[in-house]
Amino acid sequence: MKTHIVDRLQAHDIKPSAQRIAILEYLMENYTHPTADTIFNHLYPSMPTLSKTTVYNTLKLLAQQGAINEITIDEKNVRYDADISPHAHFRCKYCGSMFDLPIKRLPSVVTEKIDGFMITDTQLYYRGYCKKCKAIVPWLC
Amino acid sequence: MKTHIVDRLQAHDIKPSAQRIAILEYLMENYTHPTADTIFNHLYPSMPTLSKTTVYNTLKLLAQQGAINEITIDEKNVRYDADISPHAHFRCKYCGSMFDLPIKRLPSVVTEKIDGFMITDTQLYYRGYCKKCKAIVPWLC
DNA sequence: ATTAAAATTGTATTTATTACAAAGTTGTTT
DNA sequence: AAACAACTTTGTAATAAATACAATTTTAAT
Repeated sequence: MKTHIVDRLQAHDIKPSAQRIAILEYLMENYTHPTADTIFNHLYPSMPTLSKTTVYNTLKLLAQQGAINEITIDEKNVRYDADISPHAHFRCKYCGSMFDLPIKRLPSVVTEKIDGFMITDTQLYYRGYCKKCKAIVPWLC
Repeated sequence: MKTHIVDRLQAHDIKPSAQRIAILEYLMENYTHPTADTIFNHLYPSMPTLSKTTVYNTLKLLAQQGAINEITIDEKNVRYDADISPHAHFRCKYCGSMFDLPIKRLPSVVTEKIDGFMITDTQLYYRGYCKKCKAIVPWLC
């Protein structure tokens, strides 16, 4: 039943290992944009030999190979997203909650400036205040 | 001659002080997306009482008030940009160089999802390999 | 079974950023 | 001009994310 996870790893030239499968599986089942620390804390109980370094290494590898996305909308720590289809992110500056936002199409670059460049990753971030926080703290507006 | 800097501070409800003026002035004269540390190191020689905490505090205040933008394309540290007009950023994953990219128009959100939200900041990031690095390290492609 | 290569682990370190209390500055009121 | 409150800056200490690295374990190949 974990074949789709193994498949995804192999499709991105990553050899499957118990740790890599567990980490990617967590990301594919929890689209919550977790941090490395959060992932470690969730996996540790069922995988007590897991090391935080492995989590960091694996996430970096997965992102490098394009199997997952690095989200840097939160200036405190990097977050990870197994949804690599084009979409934007919103983050509330008051409560910190994050949402995926559908986008009609990926914004196109004015190509002259980056002719000959290779774009591997496009990220669209919206920051502001969510409905709830806007209501709670009206002085923000 | 520094009236435009003072004006910009006041336009964003920030009381001008020697430190605030120096920091915003540096950002308005150096569109290099510097880090807090870089700004501190450049200003320190001519302002030896300056403290790094002040640089951090001031940059946070300036960003909060919308006088400058926080750029989080570099997962290592936050960078700052006094150009608050709509534009995108590119960062080379090999050499770390950053470029501004003009955009035709700010990408529009699918509004249903964020109805009642307040968007204060939109950031569009492109990551990849610049022309130079693509040539030097062809195995990247 | 032996060995080489690759992956994981744990600890120690680095480094960006924040917390906080003390000191300094500014502007205002008498 | 002295007193005072409000605001700003400073320096040090603390926090916390991420990395370096050497040792150990696992995997794959001969």
